[in-house]
Amino acid sequence: MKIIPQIFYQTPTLHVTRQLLGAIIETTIDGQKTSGIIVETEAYLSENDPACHAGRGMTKRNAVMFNEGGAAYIYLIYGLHYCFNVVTETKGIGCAVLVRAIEPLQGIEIMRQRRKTSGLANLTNGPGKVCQALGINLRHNGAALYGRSPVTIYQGNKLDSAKIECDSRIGISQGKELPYRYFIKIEN
DNA sequence: TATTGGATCGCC
DNA sequence: GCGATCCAATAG
Repeated sequence: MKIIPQIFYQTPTLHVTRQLLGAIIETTIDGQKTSGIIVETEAYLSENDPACHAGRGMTKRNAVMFNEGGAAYIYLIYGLHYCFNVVTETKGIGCAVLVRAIEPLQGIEIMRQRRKTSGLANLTNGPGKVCQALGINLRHNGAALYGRSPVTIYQGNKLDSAKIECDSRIGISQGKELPYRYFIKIEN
């Protein structure tokens, strides 16, 4: 498998959001390898996007959003869940892509243990669940995704563009009308 | 300085 | 529908 190079993350954010569908995210934590295919993403833009953390300047929490594209931006939401994002654009911009859901590939038993569930359907179908299953936490904030790192993203198989849908984002109160959520359509 | 709401999840 | 309970924006 080929690691996605850093230059990819510096292409326009909505392009990255769309192109990350089908890519493979893999973590190696305490010698345990887990991975999955990215099936749902959301863009958060620095311009004209009231839901973006970076929209009103840098804080301690969002500082890595202003790094060069290709870094992991991880934050704690509601005091108890982590969200995993990929930083995009060039240094100082402040855009990112949230990974909302993956389809489990490797290490499914490890993911079940981390998630404390025996199910498969509810293993990685939400941003907090993805982080818990992959073992991602604040230690990985700022990590490079294109090199030797506990979190790496690989190119996936090419997707049929007819299978990709786009609509409004989930769980936000501002910027609801923006069509920045991309996902792979479920087959009948 | 105190309060409120948030890119969520699991259980009631 | 509600509670868990950290971070940061607002004075709700």
